[in-house]
Amino acid sequence: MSEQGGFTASARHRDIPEASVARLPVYLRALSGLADAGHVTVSSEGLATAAGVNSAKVRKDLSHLGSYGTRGVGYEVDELVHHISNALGLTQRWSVVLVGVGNLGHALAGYAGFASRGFRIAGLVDADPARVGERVAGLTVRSIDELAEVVTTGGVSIGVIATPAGAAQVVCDQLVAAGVTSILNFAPTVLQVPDGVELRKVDLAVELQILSFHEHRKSVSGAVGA
Amino acid sequence: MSEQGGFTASARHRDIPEASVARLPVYLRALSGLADAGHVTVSSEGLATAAGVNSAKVRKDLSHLGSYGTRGVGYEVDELVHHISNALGLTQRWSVVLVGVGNLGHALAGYAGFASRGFRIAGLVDADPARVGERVAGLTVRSIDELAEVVTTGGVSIGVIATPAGAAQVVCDQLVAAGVTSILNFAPTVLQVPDGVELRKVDLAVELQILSFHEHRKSVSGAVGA
DNA sequence: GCTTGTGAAACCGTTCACAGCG
DNA sequence: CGCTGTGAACGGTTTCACAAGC
Repeated sequence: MSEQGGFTASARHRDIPEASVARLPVYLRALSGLADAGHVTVSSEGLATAAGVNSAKVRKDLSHLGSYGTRGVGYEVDELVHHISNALGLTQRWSVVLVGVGNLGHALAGYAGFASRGFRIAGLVDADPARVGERVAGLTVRSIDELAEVVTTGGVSIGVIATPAGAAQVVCDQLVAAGVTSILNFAPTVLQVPDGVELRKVDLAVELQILSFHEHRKSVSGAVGA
Repeated sequence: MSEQGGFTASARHRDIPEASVARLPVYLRALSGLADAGHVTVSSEGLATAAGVNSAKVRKDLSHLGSYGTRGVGYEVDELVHHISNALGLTQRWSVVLVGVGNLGHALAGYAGFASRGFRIAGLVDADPARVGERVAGLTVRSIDELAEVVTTGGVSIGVIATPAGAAQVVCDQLVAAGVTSILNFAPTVLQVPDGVELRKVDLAVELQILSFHEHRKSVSGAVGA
């Protein structure tokens, strides 16, 4: 396939800036809403409003996927959904293992958007022997000792950690050792991963503390002036 | 005191860049760990490692709070915790109302870090009459109709939305109308808020789709070269 | 000598504004 | 004429590199 041949379309993926990538899922959701409301096409302005951003951002973001708009008209909703899904790799079904089936783990396992967006829960595992065997969201909880097996036989590439903080790093290491290359961490702790493993985190306490900062700032400046 | 006296310390708050603010809670957590491990002082390098960032970032971030380090030595752990807590407004106890007591709401209500970090759940409310009256995490679930009262009498400034997507915007509007000025949204939908209301969101589907992008990218480029 | 605190440089992301095109 | 796609300007963030100071 010569030096640059054979991946005209795929090659684009490499150049989408991280900030744009983070917004594409939001556009996807906004587009679902627009499609349900019967819209066939949408302008950057319309999509921007639905997604809670501004239209320049939408156009810049979409330009990274290619030129799929029509000047004077806008974007075709269905087509755009297709191109964004492509860019995000949502045309294939990714398998996920969820570690930690406590309160939060239960909630995550039961989350409908999991399956509806093309993610398959390949397994639920927990370190607590009392929980092993329990049925959650149609699956049987397995022992943490079987983690590697679940990952291998389930073709798992994404791990979700919903354990207590103290167990998270060990679990993380086990996931990486088993071959998982993307991890979503809900445990309130900082995790270390080797290069090449994508790590994202969701942290209630951090979010609340950021909001606290803004409340505090308002109350300080509000007490004086404007 | 003197020319601009009265808020020598507090005035700093206004100038902390958003990116720094988002990292301060992470430093706080890392510092707890270091304190538990018996460290009295820590260098920017040590804190950086514990927090998963680099040391230049730590120094820049901390410099926004003031000059609390000792050259040649580092920062005193306790003192730093104190200054960061101050900057984040964690010296006062913020009251939170949690709307939506489904699977996720249960998990959030039960989250220990809620209380331990100085946040008080002033009330749990739900729209489902079947859930009203239920005891969750030591609190009685109240009707959504009582939201405004909970906010007012509880001195609530932060609202957490854990409802289904369809209900989130209505709940959000009610929170804002009741006087809440910071909102943390767990519902998988884009919310609109007026200026002056701080909105943050946590979205499992978005996080998974971002990870999907990176997995996809790896599998595409991995198939060809390096 | 070792580490902070910080200007300066490099980088990235956002916004502007308009040429290009349906 | 309206809206996309995009260079160019701008602002914020990260990184560099070193002078200042314990």
